[in-house]
Amino acid sequence: MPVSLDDLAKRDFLRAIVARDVSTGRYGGRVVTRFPPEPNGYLHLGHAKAIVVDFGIARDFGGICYLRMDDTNPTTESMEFAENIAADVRWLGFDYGDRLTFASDVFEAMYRLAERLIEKGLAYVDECSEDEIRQLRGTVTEPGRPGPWRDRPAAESLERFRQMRAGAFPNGAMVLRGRIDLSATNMLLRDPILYRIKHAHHFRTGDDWCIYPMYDYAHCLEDALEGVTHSICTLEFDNNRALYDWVIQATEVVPPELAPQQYEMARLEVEYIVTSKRRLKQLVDEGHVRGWDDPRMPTLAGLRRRGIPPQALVAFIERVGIAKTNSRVEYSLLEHAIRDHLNLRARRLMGVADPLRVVVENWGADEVDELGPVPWLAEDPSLGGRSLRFGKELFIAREDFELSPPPGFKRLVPGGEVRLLHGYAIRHLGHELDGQGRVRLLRVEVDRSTRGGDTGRRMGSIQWVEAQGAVPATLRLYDQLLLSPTPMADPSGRDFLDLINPDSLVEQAGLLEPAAASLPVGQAFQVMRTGYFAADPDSRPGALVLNRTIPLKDGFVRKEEAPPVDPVAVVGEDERRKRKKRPAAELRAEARSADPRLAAAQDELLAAGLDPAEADVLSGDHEQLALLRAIAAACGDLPGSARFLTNELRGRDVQPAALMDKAPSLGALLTLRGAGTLTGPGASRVLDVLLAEGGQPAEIAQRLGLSSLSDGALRAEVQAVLDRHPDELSRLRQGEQKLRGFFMGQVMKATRGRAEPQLAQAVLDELLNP
RNA sequence: UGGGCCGUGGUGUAACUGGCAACACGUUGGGUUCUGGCCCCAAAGAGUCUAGGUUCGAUCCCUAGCGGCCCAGCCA
Repeated sequence: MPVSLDDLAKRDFLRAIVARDVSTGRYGGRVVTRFPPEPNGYLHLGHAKAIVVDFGIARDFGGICYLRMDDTNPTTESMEFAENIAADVRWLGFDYGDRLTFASDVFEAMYRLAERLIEKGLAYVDECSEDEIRQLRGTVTEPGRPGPWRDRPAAESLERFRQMRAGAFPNGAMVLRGRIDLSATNMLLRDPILYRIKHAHHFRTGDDWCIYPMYDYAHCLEDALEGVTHSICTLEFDNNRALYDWVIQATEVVPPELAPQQYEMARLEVEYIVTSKRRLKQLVDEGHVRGWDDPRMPTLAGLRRRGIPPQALVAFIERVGIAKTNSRVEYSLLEHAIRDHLNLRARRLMGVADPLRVVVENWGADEVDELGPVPWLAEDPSLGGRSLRFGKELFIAREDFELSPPPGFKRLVPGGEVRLLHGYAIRHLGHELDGQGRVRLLRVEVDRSTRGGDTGRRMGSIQWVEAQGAVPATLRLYDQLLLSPTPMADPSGRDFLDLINPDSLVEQAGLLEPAAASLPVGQAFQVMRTGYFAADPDSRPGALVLNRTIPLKDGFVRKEEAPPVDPVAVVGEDERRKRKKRPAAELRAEARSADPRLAAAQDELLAAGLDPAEADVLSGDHEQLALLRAIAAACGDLPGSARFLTNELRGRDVQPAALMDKAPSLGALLTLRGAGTLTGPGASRVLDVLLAEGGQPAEIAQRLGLSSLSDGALRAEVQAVLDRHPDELSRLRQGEQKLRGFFMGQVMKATRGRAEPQLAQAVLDELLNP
């Protein structure tokens, strides 16, 4: 059964918007999104969120999503990048079908629209230098100034633009600019550059073009031309939205009702992870990692090589959610998603890192025991199993034997006993040390009655491999590449390169059970009690290389364990200059000092006994003041009107000027309320209707049936509410006082504005405490 | 010294039209166990950035303040 629009709308604010548009028939009910990477690098975890959101929303609403390469800057882009990106998207599990497109597909259309813009006088060719343009643009606090080319004739601009396209000028000689507003507070609207000259070879269009569109001009047109309806990007593009809308409207590329709409969401940031193309490139170029697909890299290629299943990434992203708050997710949530996915499906096998030789004293030198079959995954027998080989010489993990065990240690200790998983219980008889005092060999005896690991009593369990059939493997154990949860802004002030973990990759020799050699490649598996692993492409026959995707959670807490992270000194507190917004209060004060009539009004309101805050707000401009006077005139209650205006009307997002003709009705409403004819909530309902449709308050009240409830009727309603919620009632009687509000709410809802709150409260109290 | 966006447990996201501040991760304790994993049970942890206001009732509406992020590329 498909999920309803309502359910979809509850998932996040973007789906709420799309659901609303679908249900109101906007765009004819179509939903078209796009994931628009620039093919100049590798996709990373941050992109994964965009993919999940863009493709996910299209899928949920039965729409489509384009994979569109935003290839508007030929100097940095390549087909190789584009192909890798497409492969990464597919790997994540999203099917773009035949909807792989390129911005360069529509270069011609964009060019023609630019000519139209020039003809309409909305764009011009500016021959200022880059520096001059910067100078003339002004700053965030000073407006820009027009340059000498801004008002040149359209025909001249058009001719120049055509010459630009024809290759008549060198790079940087001139640009095409939109003519918008040089004094706009939004810097992007100060005559943005639309086209620049770039004599460069483009990986798709070759040398067809020597002018290329800028992002702000190109992106919205690509969207519009593809029929995109909802164009989702990250928060920092918020300022660009005005320009996005301007270009679409100015070029008339599509009729207004088909204009795509841009929405912004927070980008995904995760502790210990940097997602910045520049920084990642730096890590690769300077040799801090072994390449873009190094398993320590947050690139999709790296995560894939590490063995992280794409479904886990998707689950992680869905768990994080979508909002507009800049945030940083804990690394543990990512880890949880990975373990959660792998736990249900990864085959278990046995292997030991840093092997320690074990000789079974009471076992024949040539005696071999085939154990099993042991299921690959106890929870899923359909996966089948394999047999294990037991012999005189074994290996266990060095960490599973302790000469001086910490309290609570459940593995092998001198004289102690432990279970070899699916094998036998063994007892420590003795051990040999090497020159450095390190254990080099263990002597044990088996308890033959415990074959198959069935010991009949509880004891610690460890994994093991039999020496003859053991498969050697190189284990690559990974840890955080960067040591700070906020590598780009570490409190210590250190640069992220100084935060690189020297132990982010540790290689260990390991031994695996024989069946490991025949495991399908690319198969994620768990080495029991150790972690999840996946074979690395570096593997050769007979020389297995395994990446540890993630260790298992370790519930064992050693008592002597100290906090591992050194507390980094907090230095260099940013001497941050504080920028204050121009307060609205200041503007009102200014208005009053410039206009004596407003000042007089404020005095008048104060004299009438208004709250000073209200008097201030209401005397800031004439429109509001006029409305106040009109309402007060209609009902004869100035303070009441003031309160009503500040608290009811301002909350409903209406313009004072638009309300002037309704002032008499509003006054009448206040009168009804004052006389007790209408209850507070009833008045509120009338107000809603009044604002939406107009009309006379008394008539509306009558139509809505808002006559006040009689005492008896109210009592009956309250009793009915109590009867309807026996569970809550008993909880309340047991002392959950907050349920008073719940019952009050139910009563108010049931009476739909016909009950006076104080009265209802009194009745409720009475019935609750007889 | 302009404009825009955003402030809810340690973290991330919810909370219908103003009506029991919820879910997940994490943490702690316990249980179970042939993986110190998984699973099960329980607990602690925010009164919603602050201060006022409206209201029977405010995370939600109003006012003021505080804090964070983005914008002055011929990058996207």
